[in-house]
Amino acid sequence: MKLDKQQEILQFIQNKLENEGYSPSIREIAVEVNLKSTSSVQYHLNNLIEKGLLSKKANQSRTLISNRSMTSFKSVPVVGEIAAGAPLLAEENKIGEISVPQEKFNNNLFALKINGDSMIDAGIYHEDIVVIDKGIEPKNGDIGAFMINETEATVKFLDSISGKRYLIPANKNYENQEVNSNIQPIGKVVSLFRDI
Amino acid sequence: MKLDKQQEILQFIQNKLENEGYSPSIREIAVEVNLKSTSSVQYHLNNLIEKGLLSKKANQSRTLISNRSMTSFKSVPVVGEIAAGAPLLAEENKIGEISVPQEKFNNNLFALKINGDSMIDAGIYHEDIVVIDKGIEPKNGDIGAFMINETEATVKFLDSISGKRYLIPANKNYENQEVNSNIQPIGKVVSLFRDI
DNA sequence: TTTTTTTTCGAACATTTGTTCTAATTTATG
DNA sequence: CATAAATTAGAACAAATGTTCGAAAAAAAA
Repeated sequence: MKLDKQQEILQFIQNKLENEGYSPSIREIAVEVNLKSTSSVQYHLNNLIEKGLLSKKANQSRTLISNRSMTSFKSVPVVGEIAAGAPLLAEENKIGEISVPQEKFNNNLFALKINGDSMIDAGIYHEDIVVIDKGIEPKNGDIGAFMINETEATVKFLDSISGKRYLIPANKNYENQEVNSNIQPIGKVVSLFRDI
Repeated sequence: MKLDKQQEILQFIQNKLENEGYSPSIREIAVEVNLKSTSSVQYHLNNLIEKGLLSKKANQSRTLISNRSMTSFKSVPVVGEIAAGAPLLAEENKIGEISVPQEKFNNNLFALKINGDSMIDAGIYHEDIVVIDKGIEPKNGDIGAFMINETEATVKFLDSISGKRYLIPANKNYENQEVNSNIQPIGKVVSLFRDI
């Protein structure tokens, strides 16, 4: 069965973007999909653009962008042990990066590598990586990240018990910790990643 | 403090790639970093390429690729409910995609959305997404994905008990299930995603 | 300062590449 | 079949772009 020409072109562009990292030229497309004329390719490109499946800059080479997929992931830094004195997101604390879908991405995101099993009953394990949104202050019932004494980051439930606020681990072997001035909220935990 | 010229160029290329989705031209770089000659830019580009920080195709426009970051994530399909009769990875079963670091990527990867709480004691929750490597057959003690009666995919521990092999849930409310011809291994669970 | 190295400039050149227009060809439609 | 619409081709053009070479300028080293 002959594939639709536009589909074929779109597919080729997406593959090229994903595999090579840059857009094909019009003539490269022509060769790939067996069209002898660049204007035939233009014809289809214009259709694809009108359909909103593609975009490009006028008079600029290799600027085709498939509106689907592609740049749909952005990376956020992962921090581990907090180096004494260094700000949480300092380069020296950075141990890697993970990616999040672009729809969910914002500039307040970063990730933290979990150390210990104090949240194991919430399904958060040692060496899991949690993504934290600094733009969302954790509310009662939320899992949040908190800075303790400006030297240690921890992930806990936040909740009120008889009028006082506590950091609450999800593990009976650990104790609640009352929120005081040494404890600063960093943000809300929004997702989790684990290698098994 | 004046930023190193090469650093500045590399930074600009990475930004352009990340934000626009395509590489800048030599002349665009020249304007950005205040160099009057394209050959000055070439000079730095060659240095960056020798250092292995950049690559490009000869005689092709806008084919600069920053070897770090950027294309360092690839996406794998996520499947949810298995449509009756349809192969596991059929388009109709696909409910999305997630990204994995390129180093860990291979063509045997796909992801499965967890339905139910049968693995909750292993920290795998309802609606978590697990990444499965079809190229790795689950061994005793591993968490694997299995196809049951060719219509349902399930994630369980695999282990032997007194000579027989069982699919073992991580939840006391569920029963072990002896492996028979209706149960086919799909692959090993290698990582996990969760939205919180 | 003198010498060497690094960096920048300028200009010219060869290709690559996008664009446009008209006509031929194929495919769908009545 | 006749007509209209969609698709393809061809060619020519203009602009964007990478490349190269020699020399000037700036920075670093001696």
